[in-house]
Amino acid sequence: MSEYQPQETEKKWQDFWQKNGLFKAVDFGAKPKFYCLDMFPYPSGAGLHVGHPKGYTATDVICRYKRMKGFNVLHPMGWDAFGLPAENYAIKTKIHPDKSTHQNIERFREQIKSLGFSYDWQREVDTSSPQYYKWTQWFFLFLYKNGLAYKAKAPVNWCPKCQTVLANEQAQGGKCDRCSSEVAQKELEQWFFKITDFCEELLDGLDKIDWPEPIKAMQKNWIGRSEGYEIAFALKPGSGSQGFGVKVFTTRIDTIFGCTYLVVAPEHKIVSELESQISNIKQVEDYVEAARKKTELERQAQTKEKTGVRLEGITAINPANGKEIPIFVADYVLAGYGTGAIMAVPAHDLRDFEFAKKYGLPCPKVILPPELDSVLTNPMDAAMGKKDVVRLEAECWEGEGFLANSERFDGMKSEDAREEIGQWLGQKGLAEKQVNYKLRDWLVSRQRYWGAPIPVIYCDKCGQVPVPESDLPVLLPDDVDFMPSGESPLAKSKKFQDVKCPVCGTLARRENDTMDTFVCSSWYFFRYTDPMNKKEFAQRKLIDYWCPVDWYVGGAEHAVLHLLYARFFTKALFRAGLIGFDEPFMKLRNVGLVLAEGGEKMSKSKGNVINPDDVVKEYGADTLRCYEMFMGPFEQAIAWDTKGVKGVHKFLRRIYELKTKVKDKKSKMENREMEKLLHKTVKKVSEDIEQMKFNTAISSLMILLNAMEKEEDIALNVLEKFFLILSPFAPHLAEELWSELGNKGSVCSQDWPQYDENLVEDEKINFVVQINGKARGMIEAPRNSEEKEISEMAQNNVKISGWLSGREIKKVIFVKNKLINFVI
RNA sequence: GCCCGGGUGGUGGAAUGGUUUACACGCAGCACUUAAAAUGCUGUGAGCUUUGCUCAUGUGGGUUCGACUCCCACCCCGGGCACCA
Repeated sequence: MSEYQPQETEKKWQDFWQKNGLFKAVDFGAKPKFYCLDMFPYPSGAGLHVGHPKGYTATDVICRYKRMKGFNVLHPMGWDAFGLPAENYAIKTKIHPDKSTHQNIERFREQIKSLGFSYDWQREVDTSSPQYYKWTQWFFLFLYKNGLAYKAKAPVNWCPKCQTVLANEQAQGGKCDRCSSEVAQKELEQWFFKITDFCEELLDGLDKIDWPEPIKAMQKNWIGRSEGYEIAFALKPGSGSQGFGVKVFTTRIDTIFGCTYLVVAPEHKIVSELESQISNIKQVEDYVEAARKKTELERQAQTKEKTGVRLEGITAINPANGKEIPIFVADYVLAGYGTGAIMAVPAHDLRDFEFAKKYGLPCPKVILPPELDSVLTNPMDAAMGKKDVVRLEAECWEGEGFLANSERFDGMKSEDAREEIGQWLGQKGLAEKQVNYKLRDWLVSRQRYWGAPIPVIYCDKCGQVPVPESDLPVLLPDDVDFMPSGESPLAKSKKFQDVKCPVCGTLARRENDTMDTFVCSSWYFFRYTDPMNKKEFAQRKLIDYWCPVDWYVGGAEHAVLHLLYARFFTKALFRAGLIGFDEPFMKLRNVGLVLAEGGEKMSKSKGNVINPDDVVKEYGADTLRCYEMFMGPFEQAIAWDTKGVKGVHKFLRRIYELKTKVKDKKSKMENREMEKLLHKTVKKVSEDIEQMKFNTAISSLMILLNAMEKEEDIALNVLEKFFLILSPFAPHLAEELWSELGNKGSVCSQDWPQYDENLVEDEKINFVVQINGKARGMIEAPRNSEEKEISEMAQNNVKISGWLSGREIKKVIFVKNKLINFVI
């Protein structure tokens, strides 16, 4: 008897699949299409992490299953190859990023191939290749021509360590996404993509896609829609300030009678425009200057005490009650949101309340909490410290309620008052309904080398000129000094800079910045449908055939990055009429992290990294695949357990040894119990794959194996079907055993076994007998037995009758094919 | 502070209103062996007065004939957001 030695046979089957083109996606194939996508990896120098194969195995199981179910499957893989680490590595070692990246790709490809995934390798893409980034540049021009790419001077996030600007999404919490350095604010002229043109579509589209709710919530939150009013506060007439007003945005116009001052952001234009009216202008300018110097993090630190300076010499008029109110400049108000100015209602906004308390500003209450009555009449509630009471005591109530001190609106519900006051001020031309979003335009310029150059030329005569499509790609030069200087390394390449203006032909210069790597990954899923196309990023007909992606699997860390940007690109193409759908990924599932043995994150510095190569070498690819599917629920983070790997390996070895149990190659299924178990397992595995419940799919395979091992002789067709349903998880072993049974061809090309629903259901049921809801025994009876029969059998049972003796049965609950419960 | 997840044996987990702990790991005993490893078999939630009973799914209440599952309150762990007016 030969032993299970996967290392010797796995390569053979991988070559076999490759040679026979078994995983080739057929363009315009007649079978229903199924596009299943992994988030393509960044080919880092560290090589493949065991987390990668977890997601890749899951999609591979799904794809292999779908092929056997008769689908034309597109399952591609590629490389998200541009990015900072390669460039930083070049700075350190002087090895060109192109070289190190391609070495890394080679290694990744080899590692991934060793795991036997059913990718169509003819569709591999590499975002750093000119054939690919030509089309990344085409997308830039496409957006530019549609008014969705523009250059503008704006305050931007600057990472001092990476020496580049960053998108808001990449500077969350004021820290660089890449290196965690605190980002600074800089006023720079940069390229932006107008993602804010799609706020509504990006929000509404979430309702029609099958994505994890937390991811949807994060996108919703990031887009940050809020409905309110823009209100004009006039300044009190004085010399020079006529006609000047301050516009504020508020979601709580119902509280306007409680507005006792205005606050503007330090960047607000009022400071410069009314310079001559502000008597303490020096003090104000100092404050503004100090605020400008603070980092995002410092300004956003909520815990810090609020600061501000009053604009002496000017006041505003509250349009609701005509009262004169002061104006402050304070950095707790953000310039980039709404109008950069707010109406402060200290009694009903905690932030305003803190500020008012510090500067001794009046704090009149204009909303009474709905619980006020019960609080007043029920002192017990107050004593028990109900939340609302606490808020009342704190003199700041942010919730809804009934209006007070609001003239004719007194007693009105907050909700109604918003409508009424809005209309009232609206009629006077002082307020207007307004929807605001938190989402900002996507800053795509990077002052770095290893990315796709932005295809724009600056000409002294013609100004900003997009590179003509026929001149694409704008190639990255190779004569570049990588040492970061805050200016793009491309600026230092003479070869790159020498360019004539495409319009007038005079000497001009190129844009030096490259694009954010997230631009490359915003459209790669289109490229897979037509990866060799030299005329278009992909042929419309092929996109129509394959897209959108049916099932997408990857990490949750891209919630508001890649996943938002890719949706934006898709919507921009849709709006321009270039594609017929506006959501790229119909179904998304997140893969849970693979943690180190102790439950910590794997990291080089902790020395707890598991290398997939070592696992493959010791146990084989099938063991790694099955282990990662078996370790627990797919979307959950679970620690690596070497003992568990051994257990799974043992499972595969026992399967391998099953073949000795086929005594007669012609034997047909005779064992009724075995046949039933097989059908149950086929059903369970099929359903579990569809729901990504891989761990229980494998456990049901284990149950079937355990049962088969107890048999002396196993019928050939039982074994064959077992190998077929095993094949998505352990494809090499399944192929090996399939061929050893004398079959020609590949398991991959077989039909997925059907199951018979009649065989799945047991003929005999163990009915649970309960007394007062407690299980007291069990009786076996035929399926679909009636209550009367079961009740009699139960009462005749010695054990049960003991419990029932001398008691009156008050009620009987009978659940068909499940249980009977006597209430006594 | 707000919004999501989650809390079940020694461990990963299974069960989504009906026998809690499937499957696997670990552990214990036995077999094989000079021995060990490997392998196989058996056992394995806790407690007790052990043919059996009681208790146990973070805590406390509730709904129900019956609750890990549904409802209310709280505690703990993980993740996300965070001066967005």
